[in-house]
Amino acid sequence: MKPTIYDVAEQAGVSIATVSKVVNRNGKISEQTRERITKIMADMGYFPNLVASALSSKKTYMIGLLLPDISNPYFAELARHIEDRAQELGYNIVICSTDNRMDKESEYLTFLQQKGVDGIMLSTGLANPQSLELLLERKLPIVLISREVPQTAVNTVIVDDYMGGYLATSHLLQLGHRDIAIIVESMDLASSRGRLKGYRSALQEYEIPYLEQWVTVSEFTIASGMEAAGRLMDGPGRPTALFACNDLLAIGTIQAARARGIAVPDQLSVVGFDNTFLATLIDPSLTTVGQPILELGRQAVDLLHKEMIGDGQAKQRIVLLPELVVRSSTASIPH
Amino acid sequence: MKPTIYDVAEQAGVSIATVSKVVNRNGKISEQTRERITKIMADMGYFPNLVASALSSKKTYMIGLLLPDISNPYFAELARHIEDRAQELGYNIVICSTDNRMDKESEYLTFLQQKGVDGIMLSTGLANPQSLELLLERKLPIVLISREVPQTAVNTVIVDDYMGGYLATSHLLQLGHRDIAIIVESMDLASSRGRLKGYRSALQEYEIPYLEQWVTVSEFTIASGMEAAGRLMDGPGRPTALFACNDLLAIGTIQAARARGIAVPDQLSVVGFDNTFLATLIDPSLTTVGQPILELGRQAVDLLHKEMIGDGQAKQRIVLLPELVVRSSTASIPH
DNA sequence: AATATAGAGTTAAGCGCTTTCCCCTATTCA
DNA sequence: TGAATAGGGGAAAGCGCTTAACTCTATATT
Repeated sequence: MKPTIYDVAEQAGVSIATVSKVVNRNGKISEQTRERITKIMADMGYFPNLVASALSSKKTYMIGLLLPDISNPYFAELARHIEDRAQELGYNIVICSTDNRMDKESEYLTFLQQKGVDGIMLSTGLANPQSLELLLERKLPIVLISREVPQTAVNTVIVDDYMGGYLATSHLLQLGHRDIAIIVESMDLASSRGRLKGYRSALQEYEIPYLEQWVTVSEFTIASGMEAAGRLMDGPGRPTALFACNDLLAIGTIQAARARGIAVPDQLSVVGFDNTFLATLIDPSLTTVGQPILELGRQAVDLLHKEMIGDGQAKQRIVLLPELVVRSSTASIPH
Repeated sequence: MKPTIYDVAEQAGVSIATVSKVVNRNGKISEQTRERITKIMADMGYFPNLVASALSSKKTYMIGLLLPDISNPYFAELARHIEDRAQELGYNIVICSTDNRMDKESEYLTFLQQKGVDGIMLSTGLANPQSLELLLERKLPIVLISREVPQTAVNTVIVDDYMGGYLATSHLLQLGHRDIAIIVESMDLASSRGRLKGYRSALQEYEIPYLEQWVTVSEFTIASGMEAAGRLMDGPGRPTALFACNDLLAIGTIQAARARGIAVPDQLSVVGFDNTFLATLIDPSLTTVGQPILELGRQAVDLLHKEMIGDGQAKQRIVLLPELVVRSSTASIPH
């Protein structure tokens, strides 16, 4: 049977309190006994039972990570960085793919709370403000990452979507494009609205009118990006450039263009968003707005950590700045 | 404060044992009290504390998932299917990216055991037989998925690598290729050895000699695939076809070819392995050996589940069969 | 009529830790 | 010399649940 703290205590001829203090390096223990007990623990192959420890200390050292879909490369990368940083701080990650569905989201949230996770990291688009409020009431540490929920006082780490949209569109404008379409993920997402706003701002700066007909809403997949881009291309007055609000959609766009014999970037410039590894994989390689995914993950974990250990200053919103990464999917408009 | 089982019991005027039985739907409780208590629980917003429950029942309803890297699309997809099935059965997944490093692997394994996970799913290449033995000794349910560890009596769900290698190579041979190179992931992996064996078998069947010079070992990334493929192409006597042991390597190969002005598939046919979504994304779309990833995930979870609930028959090894998916990266050799 | 049995609950002993007091001894200080 | 104090360790009360064993009725069995 696995040895418990009692076995160790007995073996060492001390109380379990003493052993506990050795394990947790707190309380006053002489150097000798500490070493003696440490050795005994090693000999017996003793490891503290973290479930029991969690029950009395209220700390499970687990973080719940809710995101739309772990098999989406953007979120997979993000998850990886979150996992790495969490591991450094001694936490494990429980993944929860919600598919942006409210029912899954609440189901997972209930579960996670029951399991006593120390904190929750939420990257799930349509985060239900109601369930969010509930969590906040329960004082459960939360950090929103990559997707924010406006009008809610909760720690948040995001990238400046407005600026991203602006950068992408300005780049196209500078290349001489005037007929620029945009595909957004979903108007329910604050991030989409921000990117769209950046798009409009850039247009305005160049005194180009904003046309509803060039704004398309799509799902999160390559296939639906293809379909949405197809609609734009087959419509009247084809755009010469297209800004897709994530790399998946941009890739769908390139594929749609290819299917129609429209050359990228010669006949159509395409800009993506996220700068996942897919961007360098597609041909032509994708010009895209780069998110500092690593930073995003690390900072979010650090913020959550602070809240979890009760180093809770005021809530904050950290906004990281995106960067345009120019590759081969954009070109100046032929005169 | 969050209500506990005591609060509910008091409110209902019964003992906590009764409440516990209502929660767990076991024991003998009259329909009336059951309903009454259920209502009280709902009114109070009571949810059982699963940490406490875990301490006494020894069940955490958590599964540890060890894999090389969650940001690798193959493993991300696999993880997603595992997560989905686990969720259906009431389990959560703790992800652990090991980078195929033994130190990370053991660190995570220790952690997971301390946290009392009910089972472990291992998809981590070089699984250290020693730590594996240790887990088996402790009677911790384990399932190996996608990567097997030979000579160890442990439940395993894999795909038939030998057959996959054979299918890929035969396809190329049928297209008339005779100079066929292969890039494997790492000779430490049983899967690599299996695929290589299939490659040899197919060659033998066509009475083509097996040449060491056409076997290259690479890492798991696109970049290293590019580099490995480059070595092959720049060497003397360029192959007319190449079998890459995963899609990432195949994509690296296509990029390496592109960089050298070698046309795929006209001057070089390329076959991948895994059939991740990347295969349809690259241009030309990739002919690849398709793994039934969904089935792999589901079966592995089901097998683990059986072991966890003690429905433990003999250990088994489930081998799923791969399927060749022909796309545009292969063509018959020009006469 | 006496006994067995099934039904509905209760009691209480854990599960393996953490943590707050508390105690004892040895040293230090005035 | 007596009191204060610091150091090292222990006792015991939880943490919130599960579960074996038990009690008490009410009904069925022979």
